[in-house]
Amino acid sequence: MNMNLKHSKQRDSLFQLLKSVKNHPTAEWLYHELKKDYSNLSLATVYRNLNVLYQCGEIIKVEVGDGTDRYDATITPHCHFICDSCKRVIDIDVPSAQKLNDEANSLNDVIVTNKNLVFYGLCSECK
Amino acid sequence: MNMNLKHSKQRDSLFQLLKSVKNHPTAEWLYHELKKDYSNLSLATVYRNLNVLYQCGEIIKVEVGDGTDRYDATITPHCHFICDSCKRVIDIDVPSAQKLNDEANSLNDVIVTNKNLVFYGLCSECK
DNA sequence: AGAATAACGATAATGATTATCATTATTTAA
DNA sequence: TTAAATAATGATAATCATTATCGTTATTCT
Repeated sequence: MNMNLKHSKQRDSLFQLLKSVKNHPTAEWLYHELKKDYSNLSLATVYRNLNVLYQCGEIIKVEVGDGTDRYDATITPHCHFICDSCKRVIDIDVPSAQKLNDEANSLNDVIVTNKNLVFYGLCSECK
Repeated sequence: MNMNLKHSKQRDSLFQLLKSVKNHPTAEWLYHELKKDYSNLSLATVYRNLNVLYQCGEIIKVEVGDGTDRYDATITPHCHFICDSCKRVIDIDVPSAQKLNDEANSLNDVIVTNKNLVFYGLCSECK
């Protein structure tokens, strides 16, 4: 893939914003936030730049199961928890999840390079 | 939810078909297979019945990350592996994944009832 | 058998995301 | 420093998987 990028305020601000929040937002949410500073921002620009950042490995996508993608600037391996009630997405701590790739590799005839681990249930406020 | 179901050949055949295959198919794939027996089958019927079976807990949905949902009649807890190259979805064996819910529960202020664990990499044929 | 209603097929609608395209901003190099 | 090259933008149309609608058909219940 050709990574011949130019700078853009929109992309920088998008990345900054995503790094500053902890709530795994949708493209739409990011769009409305950024719209405050860039009144003529286009939703297409948000999607475009999210994909650019994703392909650069700067951010990850989180599938929630409701049809929308969530985005996350925390790229160190971690798991997510989705509340069945309020649909909030939070990071949770599950240390032994680190070892799963090795185990999956040694017990199956595949090469595992990555994983996605999502838990479901009730968050502290909904339980 | 009101589970006042009536029998239908289409739904029975769909469920039979899904139980008979190991390749986590899309709605579209199931539709084309069933079309061989029900020449005037509608795609809407496939989606409708997949949702009915899903809500009855007879099947599960698997998110692959390519925008399409996959369906699986194996409802006992198990993990999936998605090949980055050929996109095939296969079941893999990762025993210690069983313990993750308990660990997630004890280390975080949430109630975990479910999880979804997907690995990515190269399958035996693509590696 | 007849009423009640779930399921059907056909197809329009939805909604998130992507593609297109003319214009603008950033970078490069003379 | 300016002009050419081209990446990024905003606006909007297109895509594509899935869901909703609606008139008709099949199943179930009495």
